[in-house]
Amino acid sequence: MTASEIRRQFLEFFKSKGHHVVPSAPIVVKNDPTLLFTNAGMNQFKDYFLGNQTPAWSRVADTQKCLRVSGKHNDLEEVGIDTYHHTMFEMLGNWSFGDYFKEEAIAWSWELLTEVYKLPKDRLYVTVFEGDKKENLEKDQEAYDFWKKHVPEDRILLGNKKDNFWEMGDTGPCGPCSEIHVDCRPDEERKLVEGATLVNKDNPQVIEIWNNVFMQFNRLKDKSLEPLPAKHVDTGMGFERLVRVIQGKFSNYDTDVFSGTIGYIEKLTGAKYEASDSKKDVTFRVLADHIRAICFTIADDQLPSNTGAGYVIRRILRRAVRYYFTYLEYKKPLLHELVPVLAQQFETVFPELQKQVDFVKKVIFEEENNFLRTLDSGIRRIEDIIAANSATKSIDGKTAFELLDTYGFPFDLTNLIATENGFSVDEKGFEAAMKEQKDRSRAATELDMGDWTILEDSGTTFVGYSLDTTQTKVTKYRKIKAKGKEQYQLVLSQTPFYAESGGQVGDTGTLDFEGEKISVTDTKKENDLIVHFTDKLPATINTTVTATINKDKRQQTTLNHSATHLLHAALRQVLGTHVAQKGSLVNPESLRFDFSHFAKVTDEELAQIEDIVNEKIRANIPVVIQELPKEEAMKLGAMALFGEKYGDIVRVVIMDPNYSVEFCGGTHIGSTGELGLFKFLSEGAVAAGVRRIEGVTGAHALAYVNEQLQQLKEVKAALKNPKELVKAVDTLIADKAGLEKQLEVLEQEKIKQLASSLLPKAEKINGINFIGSVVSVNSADALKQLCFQLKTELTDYVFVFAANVGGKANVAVMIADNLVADKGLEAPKIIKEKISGLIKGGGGGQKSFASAGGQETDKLDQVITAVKAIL
RNA sequence: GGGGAAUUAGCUCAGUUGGCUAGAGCGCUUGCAUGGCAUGCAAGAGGUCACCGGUUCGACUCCGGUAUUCUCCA
Repeated sequence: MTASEIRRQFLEFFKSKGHHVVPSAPIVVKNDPTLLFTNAGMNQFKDYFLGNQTPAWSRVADTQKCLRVSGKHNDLEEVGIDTYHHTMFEMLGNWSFGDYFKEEAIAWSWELLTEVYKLPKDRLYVTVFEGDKKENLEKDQEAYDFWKKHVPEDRILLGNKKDNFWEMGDTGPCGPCSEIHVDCRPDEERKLVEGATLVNKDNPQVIEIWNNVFMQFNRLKDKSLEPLPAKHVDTGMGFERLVRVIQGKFSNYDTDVFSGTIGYIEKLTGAKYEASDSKKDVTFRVLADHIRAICFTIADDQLPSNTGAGYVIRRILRRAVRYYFTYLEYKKPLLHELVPVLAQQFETVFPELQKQVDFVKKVIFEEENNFLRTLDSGIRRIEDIIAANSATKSIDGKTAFELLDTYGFPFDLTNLIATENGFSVDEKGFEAAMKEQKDRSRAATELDMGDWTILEDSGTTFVGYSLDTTQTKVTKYRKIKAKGKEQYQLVLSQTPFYAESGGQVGDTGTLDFEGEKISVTDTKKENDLIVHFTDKLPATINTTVTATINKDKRQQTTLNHSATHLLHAALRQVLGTHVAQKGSLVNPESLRFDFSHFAKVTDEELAQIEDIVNEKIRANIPVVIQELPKEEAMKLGAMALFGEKYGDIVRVVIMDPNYSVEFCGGTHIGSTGELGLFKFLSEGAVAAGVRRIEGVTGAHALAYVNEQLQQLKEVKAALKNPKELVKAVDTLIADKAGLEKQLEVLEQEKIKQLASSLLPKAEKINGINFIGSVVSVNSADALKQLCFQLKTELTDYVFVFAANVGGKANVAVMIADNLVADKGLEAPKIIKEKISGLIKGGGGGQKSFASAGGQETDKLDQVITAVKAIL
């Protein structure tokens, strides 16, 4: 059975049991400060379990893209070493939201594994929660009894709280769980050691494949448990592992989930994968694993960057490069070549990759190149370090850390290169420096989040599409403290405040607590909660509140948001439909739009795009907003964003059904004419394959145009209103360059003349050709020029020239090289001993040429005589 | 968000305690050599040393700020 059949069978099986199959949520998480990536199948259903939202279907099944590389589940450095850790993996799951419970979940999981997938029953074991006295929890007898119907009792094992009781967090829904384990050992081994003794014992061949969580309790703040009114089922089965078991492979990497990629790497590099523990084979596994994580996160709109989620992607990518660079001896970009293979493999499951295959490839290629450059310069740097420390034959921890911290050169490579050169590296010192940096960062981002004070247990409704003010109540609030600044977060039962989302900034405004006005500085989303930020709390919070937004600011923002839609459509019309939104910022002043496109947008294209947008504004198209089932919206040709999670009912913003139809939760104007005017401010690149356009609309656009015109007017006036302005400026610039050149020539000429007039004044003193003079020049550099001019004319010379330059004394001294050598004359010495004191200044330079400067301009003659005296 | 670094010719980079007439390689222009090419030889053009301010007699160099980029950590 192929991997895709296994996946299909899972989904079809649960479909036949009345489940609605939903697509995977994006792997990159938005609007949740506690999570960067989806790390479990249940993430997208969290709000259902918490009761913040009601599900549209009570039975759901899916395969979810997950990534575990940060936070609690950090497996990154394990991946590739063994045969079963992954960064990105698929989690198959079936859910019941207050519908079926233990009996069905248990029966179906058994049916699927043994009848559909035909796993031998005598290799399966199940575990059931044994109870916990301290928590006052009973054994999960129900689950035990339901399992008894399918499995002999000696295969039902009891597990402790750690393995068999699942909790979402410190508080919230939780419950016992029941795992299914499979024993993959060969028969001879199974005869020797009973499989039951190896369950949950970290044996790589006796592994858990499916966890069924039965949510039946709610954990309260005081740590006590209360029964949930609606009981849920939450299951998760690691897809890669399941495939391995069904296909009877020794390792996940031997299945057809990975073999395509591995085969292609073999083809590209000429190396062979032999499934061993060698560094080379670890590399194959690292590459096959990491390319999936990299591709799917980029396809879900997360570009590699130096912060947050983007930094995690960058690290995964760099780990992959590090491996092929060192162990496959492959010194050029490799990962990007694998993208099409993967895109094709997942075309029907996760089509977002195939749809953006060129874009993802380009991003990865640039990123690889970048890091290969970093490695290159790091290697040069480490070679210098090795040369400089040949005496001690060691690299200290601080230096190794600096290589990583400042130049991005990985420690393991430093270690490797050092060892190759017979050097040692102070690993302890390195670790210490690393710890110091981590501590510093943690301290700087310390966020003290208080507990919510709950006044009223109700959801929150957004009424801001139609109202700017409303009567409401505070349902909960808390205090947060970041960087020593205290702030409060308030949640209202209904609110006109738009929370930052889809690029549109959050509203500001005021909350009027029966006379006491508190201003709202920002509004943000936390999952589906709308959180209002304030600097203080009212004296009495438990009153009626009049919530009013800053209408003016919202209006300006709304204009820019609608303009963004017009722009997006125009971009696709002019540049092509490969243009996809990669980021958007909409605030009262301007709009910023990032999109995938591979070349600079030319001035002609920009003009064309701007024309289209303005044409649509003048056409005064009415903006139609509809809430529709997602399928219907898709039929209208609505543009959805990659990496955005949509519910079953979506909000669609239409500006002429033939022009712009977009999924959007933002605020919009009534008709496009309200925008008045649209103007570009700038166009540029932000990352590989991503361009950024900034623009203004409405009154801001007009102000911008007026400002430009005003500047133009002033320039014209300054140039005495020429007929052809551009030509006049060009001429002006060319003239200036010519004049500067001429001036330089004249200066040279002047110095030459000065030099030739000074030449006859040369005096012979003790065999030395001495010229000393106070001259009139206008820069210190001219004195220098004078010396260099004269040195070609004489031998055995000593020159001293002094000048008053802008009220300051400047002196230059030049001595022929042979005099320096033979007579021990040194220019800086003369300056320090004879000159700087006189002119109240300092000076220095080379032995044969030095310069000095000082305050005293009327002692210049004395400078000359003083030098002359020592010859 | 916190830390470390970088910014010098079209490109890749040197520039050692403040004073070297700011350099190298590649590229470019011109000339010469070779039957042609690869190439070799010679000459030349090209720099507001990112920007702004400060210290100093004097700043590519030291200090502060801004911008951009790289990099590590969270």
